[in-house]
Amino acid sequence: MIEIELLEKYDAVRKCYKKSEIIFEIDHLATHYYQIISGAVKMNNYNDEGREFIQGIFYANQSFGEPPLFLDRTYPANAEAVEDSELLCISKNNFLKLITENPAISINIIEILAQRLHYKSVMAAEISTHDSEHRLLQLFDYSISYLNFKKDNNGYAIDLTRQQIGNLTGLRVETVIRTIKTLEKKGELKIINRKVYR
Amino acid sequence: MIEIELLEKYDAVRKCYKKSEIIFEIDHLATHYYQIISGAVKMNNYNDEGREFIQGIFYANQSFGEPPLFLDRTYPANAEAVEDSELLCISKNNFLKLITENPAISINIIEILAQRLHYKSVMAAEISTHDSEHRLLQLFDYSISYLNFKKDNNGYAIDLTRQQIGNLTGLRVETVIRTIKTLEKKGELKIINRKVYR
DNA sequence: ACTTATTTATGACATAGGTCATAAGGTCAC
DNA sequence: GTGACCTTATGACCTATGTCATAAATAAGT
Repeated sequence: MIEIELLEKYDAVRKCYKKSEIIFEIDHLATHYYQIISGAVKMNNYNDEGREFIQGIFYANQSFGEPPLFLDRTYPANAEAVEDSELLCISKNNFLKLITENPAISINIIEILAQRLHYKSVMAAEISTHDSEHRLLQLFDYSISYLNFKKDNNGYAIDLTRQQIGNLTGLRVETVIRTIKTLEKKGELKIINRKVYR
Repeated sequence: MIEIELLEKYDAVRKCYKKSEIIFEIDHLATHYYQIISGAVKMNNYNDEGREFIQGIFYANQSFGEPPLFLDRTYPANAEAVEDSELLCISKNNFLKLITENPAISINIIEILAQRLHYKSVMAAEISTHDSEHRLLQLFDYSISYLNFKKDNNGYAIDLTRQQIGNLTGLRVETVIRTIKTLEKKGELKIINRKVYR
């Protein structure tokens, strides 16, 4: 996260997106740096049959879609608001200017990319070599450790729909529903009022 | 890649690793920055049954395992030499010093991480939503575009064993062998003397 | 309030890819 | 040079997960 005041010094603009609205599309060139003020954004891919894969979900104070700003490549995925969201947008040129003029910020960016890479490494190994139960638990525990998932008296609330869980782990909804039930029977998590707690 | 002279100014040390030798292990803290002078290194994970997943293979002039240097986290995977290799190693402290004293280098690091993130995004979507034929072609085409795979008169040589291909895509060797044969029949690639060309 | 869409749920059945067994050609170590 | 191991290969069979159909509970939109 970059300080809002600093971004605004480089002409950042606030922009609102309705739920389901597309922020940018796969294979397009990157034109802006985006940081979330409020709401949530997912980055995703669709295969030829329309099956979705969610690369990640981002929340307030997080940025997303930076890598192509530094490469001569297009976006590897789409970005879409999962709730009504307010974003700070800053043009590629201004963003690169900001970084070169504020070297400390680049360490910041490195940390953000390093974190994201860490998540991708963990999930890649998970998706390729583990069964559905292991995959779900890993996703839940990772989300609890590194995202802003809240703890209440039932445990940590996994604030994701079954469909989203499936699309984050490469499983179908039905499999997620069945696996969650099995995990509940095994005592690995709780289902209260259809919500998952860990 | 960071200039060797610059690394040596910060007390980088040359170190040789035999094929199959471990460079660092999963869950350990990061102590050094590593850059390959010659040879090749893979980063991998094993599941409980010993199945391997290869996060990536790195060649001369590439670095690997940087993210945990910037985070308070351990390595998400192991690093192992796939051939006899010579590496340049520089301690975490010296490396961080190098970066802060040479702001231009941090842009360099950002680009490296951005590239790696791009690969992971593409492969993650591939592994979770596409069938084996699609996965293999994607891996081959990505490797050709972004790695140093050489073209000869048969086409681009895919310099990976069937086992490595499987461990990079989350498929078993037998499946890889069968899929490659199918792809050959479909004219998507050539098998000459057991080697794959695209 | 009423319609429409989303989310959770469950059962029956299908299949891509995994598993296991076996083998032959290559490569490496000593 | 020979034994051990790795790589490619193929067949028979199995199973975790996907697919399809159906439905009720909940949420969202007008």
